[in-house]
Amino acid sequence: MVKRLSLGEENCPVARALDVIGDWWSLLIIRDIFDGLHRFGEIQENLGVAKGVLAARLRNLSERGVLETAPASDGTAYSEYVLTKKGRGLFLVIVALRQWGEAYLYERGEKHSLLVETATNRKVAALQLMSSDGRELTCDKTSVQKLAK
Amino acid sequence: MVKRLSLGEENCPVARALDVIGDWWSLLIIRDIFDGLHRFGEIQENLGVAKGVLAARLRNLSERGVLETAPASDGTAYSEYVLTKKGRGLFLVIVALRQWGEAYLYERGEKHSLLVETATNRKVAALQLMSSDGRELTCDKTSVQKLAK
DNA sequence: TCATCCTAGTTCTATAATAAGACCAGATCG
DNA sequence: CGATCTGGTCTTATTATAGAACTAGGATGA
Repeated sequence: MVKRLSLGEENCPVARALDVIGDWWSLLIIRDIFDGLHRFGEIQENLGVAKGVLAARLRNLSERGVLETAPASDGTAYSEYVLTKKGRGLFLVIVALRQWGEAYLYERGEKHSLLVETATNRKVAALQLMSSDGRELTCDKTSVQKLAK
Repeated sequence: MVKRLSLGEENCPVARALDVIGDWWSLLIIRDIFDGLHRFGEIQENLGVAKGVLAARLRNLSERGVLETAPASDGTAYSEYVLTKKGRGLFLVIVALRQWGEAYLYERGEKHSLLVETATNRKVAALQLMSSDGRELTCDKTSVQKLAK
């Protein structure tokens, strides 16, 4: 590939975000950690990803501060991967992807997993974009202003 | 790579979504179209992506119903790329990525573009996850239920 | 304690994807 | 009608990935 282009210097936050987690596996790894998988082997088995690729991804995500290693919670000498605050900030990205997938990528009647509020076991609401004063916005009511702040 | 693994059959909506738009360029292309770039040349120049890669991505996104070609709005015989309803559904994914990028990937004082409500020119509000009855939820109050409905 | 299994990787090789640029046909412009 | 623009395709060098084999150190159990 002659070295994949880097987007880390862009002044578009979307490009920078994708520079960190926009590759083929990172968001799935992060989803798995949100879902309670913390050990290398658990994630590797769940995703079916090559171990070398998983090791490289985990290393990259650690270096970039999305996740970190911690001593295993089961008392053994192994370590496990947990999300940092920055990593937990990706929750809404994953929720948005999930809701888009649910809406457009399943046939009627086809089963899929569901994100629920743990306490009530009820499905969460659809994400909505709001204006600064609380009105609902659609994509055609917004625009991107270059180089602000 | 011995053929990249496909995630299209997964029953996790996040995985299916990433199967469609989880590669290195698709979301940036879609962002560009949201930002008003509709012609091949505009997108190619803005992203700096190889033309062959862009052509392949546009073809793939068309086949999957995320975007489609339409006659050029400037009257010439060329065509342009526009988002379908399914494609416009990705707006919140891009907003979520943008807000994460803004929050975690810029130094204090570093400039970046801004998403505003066009009519008022005011910054949009941060996305929030809500329960079915309108309470704010954080990631630790939710869980994924396998194989529902 | 020692043999064995498990865990979390690293290393290796083939094949696929990408970047970069040359090339090209048809549309457009002057 | 000649020059240039548009929207690609094709080619090549290089990188990334999948898949499998290998390994070192920890855990397990007899």
